[in-house]
Amino acid sequence: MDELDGDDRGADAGRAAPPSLVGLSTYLLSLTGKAARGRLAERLARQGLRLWHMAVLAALADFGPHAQRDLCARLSVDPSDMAKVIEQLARGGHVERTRDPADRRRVVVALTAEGRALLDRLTADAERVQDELLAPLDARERAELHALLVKVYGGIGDS
Amino acid sequence: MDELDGDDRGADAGRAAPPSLVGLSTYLLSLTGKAARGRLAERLARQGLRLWHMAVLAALADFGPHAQRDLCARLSVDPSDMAKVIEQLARGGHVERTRDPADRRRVVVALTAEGRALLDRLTADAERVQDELLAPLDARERAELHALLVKVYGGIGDS
DNA sequence: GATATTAGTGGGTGCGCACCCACTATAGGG
DNA sequence: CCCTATAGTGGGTGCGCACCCACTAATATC
Repeated sequence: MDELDGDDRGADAGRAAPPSLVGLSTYLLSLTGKAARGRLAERLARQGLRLWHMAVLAALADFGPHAQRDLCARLSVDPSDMAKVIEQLARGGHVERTRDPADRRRVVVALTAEGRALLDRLTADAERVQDELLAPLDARERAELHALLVKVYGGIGDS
Repeated sequence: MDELDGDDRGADAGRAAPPSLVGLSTYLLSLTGKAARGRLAERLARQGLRLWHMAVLAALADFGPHAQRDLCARLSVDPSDMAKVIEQLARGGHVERTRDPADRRRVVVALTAEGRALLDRLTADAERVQDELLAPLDARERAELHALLVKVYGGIGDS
């Protein structure tokens, strides 16, 4: 408790992160996640987009046209926010909005060819971020990490 | 394009996340990280704290007293923001600020006994979050995940 | 001793995200 | 027909985070 080693400490102590944090998976997950999110968001921002735009495009690509309300449910987004995302994608010609003739309250959102092309570009971006971020890992480790993340992700919803 | 299967789609299609996103480690990392961060932040918030408070406590616990400026460097925080974090921790009696007699511009920040106790509590919180979040993984998988995250984390700084 | 430099502080800004409310249009039930 | 519920929209709010600037106090330089 008294400082027997007081002198040589201050010099370079500088860079290392606190081990008691690095020992916590929670913390590492939070940090690496933040890095992933940040880098991806940055690339999206270059095209005036945010993560939700990509998520919406992906949902449409994977599951086909959605009523806007269903998109909200699927992605757990506030309807109001979803409206803004869709609006922007529509302005860019990446999705098409049509009134559902069966229930004219509903707006059916569908991916356009341009939208799909955009999604492909964004996916490529995400893969580049991945290469960057997972550079310290070899292919097998990346696969392992991915598998583990899928498991964790699967458990997230059911709290 | 025509809806041969139109009827059974709308019904439940609801919940699943877009596979083309789940296929991206970047995305999973971002999501799980967000979950980790969110849950941890929520627990910290109950005590009026944020992640930086915990990081500062941990840094002090691991490396001993710091000049405020060195804390900033270590944790990559803006000095101005650090001042606020320290101020709050000091008000709570979790750190002690003393002027460095050698250079009276510097403020040396040291952990108090209460601070260490607080850190212990926060760490326990983090571990609880971890148990919650990593519930789908067994012990071996958790260890693997942790090791992979450490690797990834190690590569983050050097862009 | 005047001047530049550094440590800490207070205040303010902009962004992203999540959330909420009010409003319109359509649909359905009595 | 009236009344309630639902889909989408526009606008606004609060929070956290990161960043930046102006200011004071204490050094260091000449």
